[in-house]
Order: sequence, then structure tokens, then C-alpha cells
Amino acid sequence: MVSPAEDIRVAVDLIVLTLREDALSVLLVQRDDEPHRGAWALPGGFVELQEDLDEAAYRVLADEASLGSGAVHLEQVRTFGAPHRDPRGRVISVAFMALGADLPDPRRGDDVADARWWAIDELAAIDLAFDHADVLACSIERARAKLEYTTLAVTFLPQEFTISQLRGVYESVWGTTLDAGNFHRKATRTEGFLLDLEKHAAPTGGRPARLYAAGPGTSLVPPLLRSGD
Amino acid sequence: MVSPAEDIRVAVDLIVLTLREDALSVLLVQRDDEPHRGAWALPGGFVELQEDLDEAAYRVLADEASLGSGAVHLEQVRTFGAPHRDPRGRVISVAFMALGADLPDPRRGDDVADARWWAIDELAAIDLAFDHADVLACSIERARAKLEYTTLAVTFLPQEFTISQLRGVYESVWGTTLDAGNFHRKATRTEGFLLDLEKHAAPTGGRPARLYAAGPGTSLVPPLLRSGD
DNA sequence: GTAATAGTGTCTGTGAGACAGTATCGT
DNA sequence: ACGATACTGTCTCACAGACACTATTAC
Repeated sequence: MVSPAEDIRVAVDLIVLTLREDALSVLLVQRDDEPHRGAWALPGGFVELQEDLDEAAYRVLADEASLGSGAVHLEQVRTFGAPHRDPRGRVISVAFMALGADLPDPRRGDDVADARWWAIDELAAIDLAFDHADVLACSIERARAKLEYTTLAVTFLPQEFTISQLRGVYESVWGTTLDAGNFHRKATRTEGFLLDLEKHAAPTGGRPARLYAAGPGTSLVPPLLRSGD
Repeated sequence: MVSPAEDIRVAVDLIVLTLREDALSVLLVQRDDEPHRGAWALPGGFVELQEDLDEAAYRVLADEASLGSGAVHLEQVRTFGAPHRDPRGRVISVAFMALGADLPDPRRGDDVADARWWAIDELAAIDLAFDHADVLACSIERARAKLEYTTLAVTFLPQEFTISQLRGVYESVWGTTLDAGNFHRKATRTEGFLLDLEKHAAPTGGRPARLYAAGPGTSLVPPLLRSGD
């Protein structure tokens, strides 16, 4: 069977999300080549022949963001393949979302003029390269939705955390405020969500908060809905 | 920029789901070529150079299932790209789920020995080609989950339908039984789900059922959870 | 009338949201 | 003492599930 698609190339694009000072932020790189030279874009790269899709994503994560695979939760979002999304030719891109706690400032990679974290709210002002604004919007909506019915929020936090910090994740990602008391009850009473470490954090001007770690569960039943919006 | 991925080919695979005699069923084709000659597989095909991914999916749908784009709801599921999933070489496949009402029996296409509907429950007995069992399982789980929080169930029904038929969709796809009275109340009182046509179906041995059409809403708030399972 | 299917009412338990109250720290 | 943060109790409303009841057809 002869392939009619020999000139299609396959890439992965990464939407690396973290919380920086309570703001949901994404890692962008400034392009050093045409097309879109000087524009900000999602980190990405072509898939190699002997490499699975998520291996490619991990490789790009290491190359362009100096992040090891242990630091993040990686998840496929969607594949984007409009014929002219890349002016160089036909490129189909598999978008991966990477969520991590307190990720470091990026070091500069190849083909890249600069790399930095952007708060989501800052991005209304700038134009992203290619269709990356769509890809990003799709991923952020996915992340927001998955906080509702999975335990994904803990991936934004260090190994040990307090309920207040966990609530802060929900508030920052959703852009809402939540009732502290009701959230506390809901989080602590949901089976499998949290592991009580039976110790306390250093106090920060009030009663010291109990420390928790991520529990064994991955889904939240019943879900934690952002109903009030 | 030289691509290191010139030999990767991109395909779409289709998971065409419908209800046949109250059984969730999928369209499979029997391969007429190596590899996996004689095995049953999901319909699929390579993406052409000037064609968007969903255009490719619609084309395959027309070629291998004689289904027009109006008849189905098409939705991207996930992309599968393990290096040796296809023994002929590196093939990355974007999986699309197509849901439709009462779809016709397929006519035979090219490269295909046979094509028919299989009830999901029959598939435990047979081995699908490539990684298509994984692809199918992933899609069915997606469909089951989306019935909970979207109005997707109506895509399995004709334009005009009764509440009983709608409940039948949920029962068939989830493999559960639901309380008729509670379901009726829930479905009719969820804003945007249904459009009351203010007429009745021909009776079938009992009180004639009111007819409804799909409403304008796409998401179900609050969701219709398969909690009892 | 009976059987069958459609649709409503009613009760009960669970849980979310509002918000008041208690606990434990620093100063 | 007081302010600040962490938790807990209580009330109310909405809704899911169980299930009894009424409605409208065919026979």
C-alpha cells in the first residue's frame, strides 16, 4: 500500500502549566527562526522515528524546559492538523499538557531566543505563533474541567501541602473564590483524595495547618463542581 | 529545518457507534491485505496532504461506511502512535468517534473483505487487528463518560423520539437499568436538553408517549450520573 | 375489566452552600 | 488581650433514588 501522506510531518507541542505566585502560568518560548520569528510559541518538536508520542513529549520537556519526567504529570490533549497551520508545510501536532508544582525558570534551548513563564491573564495582549492560542485555550479548558472530577489538582502542589494550598490551586485555576470551610470538609471527606500525614506545617500567623499528601484515588466522587460560576 | 520524521505516516481510525436492537454496536471491516489479513479492524485511512483531520475522517466514513456527514456526530478521541503498532512502518493514527442513529448496513469498500456491525459484547471473543482493541476501549469509555455531562445521547436517536427511547440509549450504552420515573423527571426538567414537540407517538400497547427533539443545550447541568453502578 | 406503557407525587437521604462558632497559633 | 489562619457545626435547599400512584392506550 502506497501512502498518499509521505510529506506530512508529526510534532508534539507542550502546554506546560504551573502556579507562580497564585497565577496559572504557561511556559512559552520566543522563536529564533522563521516563520513567526520573534513571536512567542509553545515549546515543541518533531517526533522521531523510533519514539512513542509521550516519549517525544518528555524529550521536548527536557530539552526546552529542563524538566525531568518525575516532576510533571503529562497527558495528551488533542491533535491539531489543519492543512496550513504551519506555513513550512504540512505539520500535524499532538498537544500534550504537562502540569507541575513550582517549576523552575527555564534555561535557554536551541532554536529559541528566549523562554519564560507567562501568567494566563497576560496572554490576551500578545499573539502566539501558529494556532497555539487555540491549542492553549483547549488545554486550559481541559485542565479546568479535570479539576472537577479528578485529583489532578495535587500535581500543582509539592509532596506535602495544606488544605489552604489545595484550595488555592482550585481558586487560581478556575479564577474563582471558594468557601474555606466547605472546601475543607469536601476535600478531607472525599475517599482517596488526601493522605493525612498527621503533622502540621509551620504556622503563618495563625493556627498551624495540617499537612496532607496525595491519596491513592484518581477520580473524585462526587465531583467538586465549579457550580457557582 | 530538516525533519527527522519524514517516514512517519498519519492515518485516521474511525470508531463508528450506533444502537442496533438496543445493543451498542461498532462498525468493523475485515482486512483483505497483510498485515492482519482476515482480522477485523476499525475502518481507517491515511490523511491526504491537503485535507484536515476531520475531513479525512468524513472521507473514510463515506468510503468505508457509506455514511454522509449529516448522519453522524464526529469527535476526535485520542492519537495513538506507539512505534511498532503497525508492522509496515511508523503510522500515527488519530482516532475519531462517530455516533449516529440507526445507521445502515455497510456496503463493501476497497481493500476490505467484509464489513459489518458488531455488538460490543460480541467482541470479547475476537482479536482486533493492530492496537484497535485499545482504541475501541478508549472510545467507548469516552462515549460512556460523555453521556453523563453532555446531551450526546440524542445523537443515537432519530430527530423525533420519546423519553423511553432516550432512556434506552443510556441503558444500552452504560449497560445498566434506570428508574423510568426518575429518568423522565430528570430529562424533561434539565434546561436545554429536550424540545417538547407537543405531539405524541403512535401507541405501542400503552399510553402514547410524547415526542421530543434535541434541545439547544450541549452540556447537562447538573450531570446525569451513572452513580448506581 | 386487565395488561402495558407513560408520566406524576411523595418521601427520604445525601450533599452543597451560607455562615456562625471554636481552636491554635503569633504578637 | 487581639488578629489571623485553621477547622467544625448547623441550617437550608436542591436533588437523586425508591416506589406508589394516576393517565391513556389496546385488548
